[in-house]
Amino acid sequence: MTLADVARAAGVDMSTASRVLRGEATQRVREETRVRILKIAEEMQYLANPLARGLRTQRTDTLGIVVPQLDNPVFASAIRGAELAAAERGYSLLISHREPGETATTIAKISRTNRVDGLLVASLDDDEVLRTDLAAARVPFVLMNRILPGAALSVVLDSRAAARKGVEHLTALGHRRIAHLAGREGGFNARERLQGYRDGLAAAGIAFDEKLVGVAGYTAEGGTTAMRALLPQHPTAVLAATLVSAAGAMATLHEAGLRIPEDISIIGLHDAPVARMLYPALTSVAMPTEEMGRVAADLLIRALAGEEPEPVAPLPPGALVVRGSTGPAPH
Amino acid sequence: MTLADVARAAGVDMSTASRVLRGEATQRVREETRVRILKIAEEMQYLANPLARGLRTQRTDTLGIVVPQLDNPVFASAIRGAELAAAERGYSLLISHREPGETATTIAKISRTNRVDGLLVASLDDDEVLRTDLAAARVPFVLMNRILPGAALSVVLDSRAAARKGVEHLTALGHRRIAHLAGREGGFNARERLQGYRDGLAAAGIAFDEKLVGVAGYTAEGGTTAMRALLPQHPTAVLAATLVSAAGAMATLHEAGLRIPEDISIIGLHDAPVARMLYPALTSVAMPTEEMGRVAADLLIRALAGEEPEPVAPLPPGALVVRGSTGPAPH
DNA sequence: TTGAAAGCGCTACCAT
DNA sequence: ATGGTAGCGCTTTCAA
Repeated sequence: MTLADVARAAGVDMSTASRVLRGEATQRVREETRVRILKIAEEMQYLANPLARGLRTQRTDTLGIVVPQLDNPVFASAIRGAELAAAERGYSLLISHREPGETATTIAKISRTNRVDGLLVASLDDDEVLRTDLAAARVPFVLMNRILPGAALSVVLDSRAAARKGVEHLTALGHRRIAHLAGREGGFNARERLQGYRDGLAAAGIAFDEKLVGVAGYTAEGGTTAMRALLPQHPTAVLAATLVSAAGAMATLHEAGLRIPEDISIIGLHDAPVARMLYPALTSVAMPTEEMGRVAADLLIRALAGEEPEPVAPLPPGALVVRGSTGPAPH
Repeated sequence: MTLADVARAAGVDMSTASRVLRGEATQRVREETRVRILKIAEEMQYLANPLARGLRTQRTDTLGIVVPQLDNPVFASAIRGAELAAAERGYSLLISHREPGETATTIAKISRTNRVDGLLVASLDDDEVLRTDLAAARVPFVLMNRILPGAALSVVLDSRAAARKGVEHLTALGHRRIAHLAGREGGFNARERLQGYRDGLAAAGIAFDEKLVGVAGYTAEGGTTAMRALLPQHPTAVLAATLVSAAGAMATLHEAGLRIPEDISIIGLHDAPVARMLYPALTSVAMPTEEMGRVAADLLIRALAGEEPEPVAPLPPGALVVRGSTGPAPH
């Protein structure tokens, strides 16, 4: 099933068939011929060979997306969004899932072999590492969920606003001693969330107390440990930077015999099915992660089309999803 | 950077350069020439254009993997395994994440456009639907985590043995009234697990009581609802078909004021990070999902190389990971 | 409005 | 041991 077959069956030249089937803008083709070719191609179930087409056009109509982990709901849903946006514009998505550290190799390989027209990249690596990795890219790229100073297009979530929103929920419930389980020190998102936490406190006229901030990173274990260290400060509420660290912290609270939310409330950033699986179900601030993937893909495709960059503003947080883990402050 | 450039720089013909760079078996090339070409290619950072190569060879050295969901830890780790195995054999992996229902279209598109040499497919659809979908495939394929009667190569986990292993843990702890939260009715894995549950009971001389079996499907909500319906039977232990339904069931137990594991024990099949995030941490039977991906990719690659099928036996369950959710039977 | 033909970069067959 | 060359299936420029 090649273009030549279709052309022959339709009694026209390959070039004519090609023009029609590509839906070329300037359709210098008689309507009758056009219809006939289309009909025959349909009947023969013709599908163009993307290799041949790509070889000729030097494009693949494929976007690459490289993520550090697949089972992370944030990336899973970003991929989903990117896939949808890409499909709408006629692009496919090549997903590349790589361990941190292999990113450079992956980017180099995927971009230097004409497999993709552009790259969507999410990375947990440090700025410098990421910068080096990206230097290997031979195609345009868009960063997801992080900013790399002085470089590239990127699409980020407004973590600061999200953290503030979480704190506001707690202060509205009367909480004053609110702890914060922060993310990785030095990380872009961690910094943003910490700032949002402070914003939220300030808005309620509560002084910032660094003894109420612990570094939990992005693991359950980190949350458990950091929460344990925070317990002596007797917070009545906790804002965790992620769902996972919130879950880890809840284990500590349970162990300590504290009742949630009667004795202590806890809220996480990012909403996902797992929030409902915890006990009690976790109140959380939803984040538009799928939208992030969608916007990133869109941005990249526009860049590929030669349009100008035009940076995108941080995506505002989604809804506050109130579940069982937050309640009025004690007393 | 094309092969012609390398050949020119090395002062040889393209065909010679091609032979050397492909590491052709019959290296009818003088050692000196070989080394020179290799060195120059290295210096020039030559990488073959996979489109051109694929167009010529009618192969892409790419495997497609189609999964119904990305954020499911089972599929995420199967993908990981497949990716590793594929990479070892020089294949890339094209991940295609599709909603149920779109599977047929995806398979058709991906396989009929010479994008992939073969397909790894995981599906939650019914047998008939899946059969229809696969009929659209124009390339060899291997099924993951399910069997389609009368068709194809597949790699499955030994769910039956896993369920039995779980029950044995419970009976060893003295439990006699063990409930089972089953998967989707009519599903292959659900059937296997139910059978394993019965095997385990039989091994301990406990009579099967269908009133102790509830259908929870594969969602937390299903687990919650099914567990609620089972409570009047006063089980002292529960075997859940999945991690997710176990989590859902735990919410019901907490609500009912039952203490885990003092009043009731619960165990899930499949181990994943989320098991540690629950409270108490969930005892579970690990399943070799990454291995499944690895074996499936291997099988497919061997099939592509023209080797004979040779079906693979179900992969035995991994370790029993004892955490806080199981304990001795009451009294 | 349609056709002819070159050529994308590579492999593999056939010569030498 | 090495070179020449056809051709994979398509797009695109140029000619008719």
